[in-house]
Amino acid sequence: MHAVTYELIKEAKQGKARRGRLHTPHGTFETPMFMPVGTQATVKTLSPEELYDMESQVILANTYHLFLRPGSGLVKKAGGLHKFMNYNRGMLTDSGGFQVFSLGEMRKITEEGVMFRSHIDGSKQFLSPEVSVRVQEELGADIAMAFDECIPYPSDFNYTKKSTERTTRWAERCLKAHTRPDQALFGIVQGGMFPELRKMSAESLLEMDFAGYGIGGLSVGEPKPVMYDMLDQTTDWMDKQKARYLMGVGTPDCIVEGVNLGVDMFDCVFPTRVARNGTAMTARGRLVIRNAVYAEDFRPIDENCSCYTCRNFSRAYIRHLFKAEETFGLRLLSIHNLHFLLDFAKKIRDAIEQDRFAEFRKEFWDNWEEKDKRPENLN
RNA sequence: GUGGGUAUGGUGAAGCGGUUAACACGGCGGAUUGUGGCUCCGUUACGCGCAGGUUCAAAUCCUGUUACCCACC
Repeated sequence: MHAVTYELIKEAKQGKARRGRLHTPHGTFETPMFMPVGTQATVKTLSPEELYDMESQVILANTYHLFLRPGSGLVKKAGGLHKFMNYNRGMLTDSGGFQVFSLGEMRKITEEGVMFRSHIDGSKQFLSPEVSVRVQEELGADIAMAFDECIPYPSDFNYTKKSTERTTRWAERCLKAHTRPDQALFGIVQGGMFPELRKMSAESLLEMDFAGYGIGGLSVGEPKPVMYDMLDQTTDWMDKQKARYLMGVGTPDCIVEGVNLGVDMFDCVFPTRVARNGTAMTARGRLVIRNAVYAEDFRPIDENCSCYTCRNFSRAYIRHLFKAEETFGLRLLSIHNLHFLLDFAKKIRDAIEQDRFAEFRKEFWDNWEEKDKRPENLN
């Protein structure tokens, strides 16, 4: 029995959307879900209480960053990540694989693992399936992710195949190294933009009996239709009784389409990152709060939003905070954006429950301003 | 009052006779998808205090004028 299990509650009549529950050592959570990102053991600018208020469920932390600073040994001494950062709901740690490949200037990939230089002090570091699992066990999140290579886009077939096969071997080693009974381990499907490699990756990982599965290597620069196609090809080969987590994806349009293709979990830095750059998310699209048109706009970001920010502050005020570089602005927009996405996921869950997800999806695209991203199969 | 100096966009300033007046900040847009509050991209002076003059050519040279700064009475 895995420490984290997925309970399938309901499937949509058309499309592959599904309503489920994730049972974890820190509670049961509703899917489809959006998971706020708290890379360095904090969702930037927000307190745990503020996250609870917006009904945040599972949040992410990052192995690469915490491994380099403050070190997993210290977190272990503190009593684990939950205690260390005082967040008592679900938690997931990324394996560090992605960062090694995206942040690492000099890195050397071998069968054994990856040698790389720390972005903090330039020191030489080594991460492998065994090291990543050990670090993640010390961090102690409910869900740990297998150490994988996120293949850049574009990559040719031969490299993708070689890398995907290695990621599969690394997955096996992660499973073998994993010992903590109160923590689940998720495998990660790779395969780049090649359907047959996606299938190969999914099938071989399926045999290993992970608690759930991440879908990696998507949203790395490929066109949206390609991503949706790959996602479609990937979920077809996955176990219906286990959670599917589309890694690093989390704009509203991608979430709707991801859910429609059978995804249960999403995470993304997008809402919190763009918040810090002055962009608010709405059901229509982005609202760049620092634009001059909002200088004297005393309405809230969204009239219909119930978040703390929208209940109390105007666009003009938030714009002023950004212009004056006051940190409260970062917080207000982070609160709004996270609230928006968590609420968005809730609306999706309700729609699936009430058998109207197809309608929800259609309505979403009718309101969405980026019409060019509209999928073709939306009758 | 006398002598000297400086006047270039929102700001700090380059340019010292000859391509479309550098560069930085700011402003205005945009990007941002397993997080560096980072970063990246585009745009932003039909004009060089004002008025004349010299020259094929003037922000650059000359004259006058105005403002400010420094020194001395």
